[in-house]
Amino acid sequence: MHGARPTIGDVARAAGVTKGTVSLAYSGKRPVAEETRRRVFAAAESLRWTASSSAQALATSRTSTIGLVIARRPEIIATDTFFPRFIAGCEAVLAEAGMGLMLNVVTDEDAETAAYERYAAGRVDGVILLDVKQGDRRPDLVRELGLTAVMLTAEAPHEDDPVDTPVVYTEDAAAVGELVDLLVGAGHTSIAHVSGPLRYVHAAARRDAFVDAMTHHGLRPDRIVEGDFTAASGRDATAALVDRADRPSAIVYANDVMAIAGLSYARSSGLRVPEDLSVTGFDDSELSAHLSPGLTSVSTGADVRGAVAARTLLAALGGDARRPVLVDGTVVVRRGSIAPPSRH
Amino acid sequence: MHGARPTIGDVARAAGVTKGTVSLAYSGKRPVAEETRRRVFAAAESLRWTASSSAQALATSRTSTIGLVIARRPEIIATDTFFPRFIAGCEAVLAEAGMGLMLNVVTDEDAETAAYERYAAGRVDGVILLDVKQGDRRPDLVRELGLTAVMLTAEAPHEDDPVDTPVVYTEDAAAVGELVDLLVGAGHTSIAHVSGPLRYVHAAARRDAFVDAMTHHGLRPDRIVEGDFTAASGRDATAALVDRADRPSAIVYANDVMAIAGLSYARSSGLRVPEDLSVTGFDDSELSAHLSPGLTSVSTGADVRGAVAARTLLAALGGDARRPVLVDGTVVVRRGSIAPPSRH
DNA sequence: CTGAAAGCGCTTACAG
DNA sequence: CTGAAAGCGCTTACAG
Repeated sequence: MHGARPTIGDVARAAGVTKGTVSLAYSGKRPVAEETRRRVFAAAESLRWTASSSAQALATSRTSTIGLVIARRPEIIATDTFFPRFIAGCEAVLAEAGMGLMLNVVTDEDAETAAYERYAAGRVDGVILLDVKQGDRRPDLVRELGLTAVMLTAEAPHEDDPVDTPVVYTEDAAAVGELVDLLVGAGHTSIAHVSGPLRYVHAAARRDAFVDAMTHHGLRPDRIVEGDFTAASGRDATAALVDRADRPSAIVYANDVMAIAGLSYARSSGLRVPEDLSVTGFDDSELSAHLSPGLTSVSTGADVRGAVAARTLLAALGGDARRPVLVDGTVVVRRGSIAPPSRH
Repeated sequence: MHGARPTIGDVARAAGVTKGTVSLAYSGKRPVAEETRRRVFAAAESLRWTASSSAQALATSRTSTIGLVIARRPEIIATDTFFPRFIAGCEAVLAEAGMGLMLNVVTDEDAETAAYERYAAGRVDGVILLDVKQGDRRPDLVRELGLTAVMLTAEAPHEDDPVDTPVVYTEDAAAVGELVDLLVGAGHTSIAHVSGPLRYVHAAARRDAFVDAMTHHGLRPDRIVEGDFTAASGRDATAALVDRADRPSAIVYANDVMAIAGLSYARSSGLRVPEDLSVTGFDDSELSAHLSPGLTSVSTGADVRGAVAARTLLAALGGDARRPVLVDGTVVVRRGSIAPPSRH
């Protein structure tokens, strides 16, 4: 059973046709007589043949796989529920299209570049760019390497951005605005923000949205602490914000994990949540929905974004370059972590 | 810059040698004169050549990539911090060996089988089998397909298991025993267990270990609720256990997420943690370390397991079939979620 | 130590 | 609609 896998030649011989005909019967790129088609399929099935993907890749210079490199520290990847959900979403559309997903987790920039270079050596047809940074050089890099790419961002591309790589985006700003509205509506005036690493455009976009929303309400958006999406940073940022006389009455966190850690810290230092401190998260992890009280958060459809990104990339590979596509699943999920501020 | 990637022929021509020599210079499989070696490298560098992996794959019938299929519902993948940490660990050793990782996320068994079949069509050289189930058919399947495999389990293989696929295992039983010891030592006698899905051998192993440890202490291990690793199931199981007169004074959860959700539920229903209810988790997520109080859990070195699994698979691919290898990083991490039981 | 050539398993013009 | 053959870009015996 091992060893000698059947080749297209074996199938051709068994079916009494040439290799070309077998190929055509499977690809459908040219008509094949119904009768011989049947013979070919029967032969292939009885030999349990499936085309060798390396041979196909060499002949077509298409690998039928796309690449994804994640450049974050393992703790963060483990902590952030975005990645697995995003990947699951990709997979759903890739599997359907018979494509594979090659994944690379890297920790420094050299390794990142190396990963893309390996990709370009005929390992993948295209890539999805996540965690876009200010002045990100990856769009240029992948273009130079001849890889088609799509990138995921958290705001609509600016008119003047000369983005020649397709963009899939969410509008996080609106959701952050809604969160602030909710808080202000409940009576809060002293609201802080714990952001993600501001070198990421999505983290900066959420921070900017926070500033805008506060300003819009005539409030001072001057309490912003930069976190890094880990629980540790959420706790530390919360401590910095809350262990002082003029503590805020509400905190808007840039992700759920930081919010949960912060909430836990606040409680342990004697504050009631939400009575003394209201909190909101971002990205709506499963845990947040099953805490008591639940964490008000914003669901950004990580899986949907994965699916759309994959679909957009497939289209781009097919030569169909699209205008930026908006993923419209961003919605605020209200749970019990907001209350009117207590006097203190 | 696009289009015509240089081939080994271009390099050979530029260096004034044959393609065979270029190949040999890079692979080192046969000696090449220092002088011509230099010429070859110089030519390759100036042409920015790297070997096409599909051509290499076809010529050697080695793809230099390994496959991993994860067969869980997306919510669970997103919730469980094991997978990303495991993958990061794999990556570290794969990258070093110039290998790639192909990932598939599937939701039903047909898709799972299909994924392995695609793998076998020359997409990967070997696979890592996770989440082994009782009577798991994947070892047979992959063997039939001619894929080398290694599988990850949570207990030493039995003598009589005719395992011809290499095994990498942890000894979760000892850690569970330690947890129970800790609880019993603190004075608990009424201890419950919220398990993972018992069709998984790792979940069953933890459950069995719980039963054994309780029995060892002369306690009745009769309160076991089966969860599914999600926060939702952790909360529901906790409710079932705690909303009654004879509630346990401590709960041993099979993972951290269930423990955190359970803890939160218990608190919201008026119990103090740990004073009224002690809890322990499993797998030591980053969040658990930064909660207040922290969650006592067991670190099982997901990343180390990933690294060891990858290394073992590479060895197996090299023809080096090993005896089962124990990953010895399982250690109980004591934090503040255990206290002596309060009278009630 | 190096060259010339066959072969890996497909796809795709080119004829008919 | 189908056959015969070249080609994709490597590696690896086989000679020398």
